[in-house]
Amino acid sequence: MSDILALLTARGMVHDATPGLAERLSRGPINGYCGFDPTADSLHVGNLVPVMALAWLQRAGGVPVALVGGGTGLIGDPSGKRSERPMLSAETIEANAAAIARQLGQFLEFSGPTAARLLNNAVWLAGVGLLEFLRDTGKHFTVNYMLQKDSVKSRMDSGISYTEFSYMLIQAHDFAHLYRAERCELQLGGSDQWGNITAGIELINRREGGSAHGLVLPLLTTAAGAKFGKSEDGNVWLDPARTTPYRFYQFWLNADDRDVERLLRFFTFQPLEEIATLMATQAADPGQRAAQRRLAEDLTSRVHGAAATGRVIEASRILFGNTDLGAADEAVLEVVAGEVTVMALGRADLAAGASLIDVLVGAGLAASKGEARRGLEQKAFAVNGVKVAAIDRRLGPEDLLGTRFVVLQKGKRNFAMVRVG
RNA sequence: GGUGGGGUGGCCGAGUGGCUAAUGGCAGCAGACUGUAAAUCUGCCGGGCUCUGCCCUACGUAGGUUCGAAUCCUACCCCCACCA
Repeated sequence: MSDILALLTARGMVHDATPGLAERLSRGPINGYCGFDPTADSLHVGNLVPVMALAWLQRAGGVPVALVGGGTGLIGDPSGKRSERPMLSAETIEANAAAIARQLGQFLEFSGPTAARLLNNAVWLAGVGLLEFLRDTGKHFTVNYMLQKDSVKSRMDSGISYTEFSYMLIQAHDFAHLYRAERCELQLGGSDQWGNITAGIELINRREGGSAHGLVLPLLTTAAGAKFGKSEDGNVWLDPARTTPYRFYQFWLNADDRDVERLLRFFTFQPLEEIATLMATQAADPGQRAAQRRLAEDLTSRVHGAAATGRVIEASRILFGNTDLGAADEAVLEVVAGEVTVMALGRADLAAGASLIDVLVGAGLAASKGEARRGLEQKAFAVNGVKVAAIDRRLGPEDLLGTRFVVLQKGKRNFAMVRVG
């Protein structure tokens, strides 16, 4: 079995690692941890890189520890942030941590000999007294050392509070704690975590007399130069209440050709040879987007399950295939309705003639009436697949497909439905 | 505490009394082309309406001067630099 460093390197997932790591891995699997910020009640696809790294670590024979920052979330990590962060209440963080834990279970194995561990640093941080902390942890760092860190340096002009300045010490304290309590010798993180990770290694070295290692993952950006993981509606979340399975699937399906191979290596467990084969198919006929389909299906089924994925693929096929919506039967429309935003409309309201502008806003395809109006002027909207030319278009019973649905579309790939009754 | 600089739309950043819902860039949306891709070109991009126009809201906060203020005055809040 290859070691974690070799595995991740082969997949292009290593941005940097501490020098001693390779040597340490030659002596056997390693336990490692990665911290997750509890600032939201769900992970988003950007968080998936370290999650996958932990999953690989487990496959390489180590125990993965997912650390939810219930304690550190109260402080706020300055890394990669240009301004001071709002502080969250303890209750919010606790609820968020619980939600994130459930999602991690889709990627990590929580049973068996290398069962994943899920810990919340609030458990041990809450009990640490200020004097104790300053004496046992603070004593091992000079301010000079701390000021050298990019996370601090980059904030010297815009300002950084003492609270955030202290953050790296808390994270170092966490690492030292896990080193002792869980025999965690490795910390994984995004490349912006390098400073915090090395501070932890430093502390373990000085206080525990031990040796620990760090590995940081690259920051993902798209070929188009944008931050990875954003869609038109902001972050792409794992929580179906925030990002529907349909949108989740569509996000991956719409991946840029130039990014898709990298995304397969990062976000799926597919062997590199299979990815190479897939990419050859892709190159032969890019229009089929075999690679994107595979990527989208793989991720969607892991996160939302096989049943949901099947429905989403079916809905996508109906909406983007050459299916004549007018000929589609009610059962098919029901499938689509399960995946896109549906606006309920009374039958009497429809009979009276509903303003399309109001319906578009109600169905979420336009943020405001003005936006709906402008979109109509630009021929951006379609009803049942037919572009709307009239700005004052109204919906009536004659627009129904079957007995109760109207399909609304903005642009090529944004769909919503009206359900009557 | 002192001195100086600064707080403008999702972000960056112009604008120093009317021509400013506010130049420009980024991000976003749409149209054309295509493959539900990229690149490119074009249009849109605070909200509402009875929409070639009208009405709200907006330039840190609260007042004031003025026919008229993002632009001037006062107080307050916040940020930065240097000094103490």
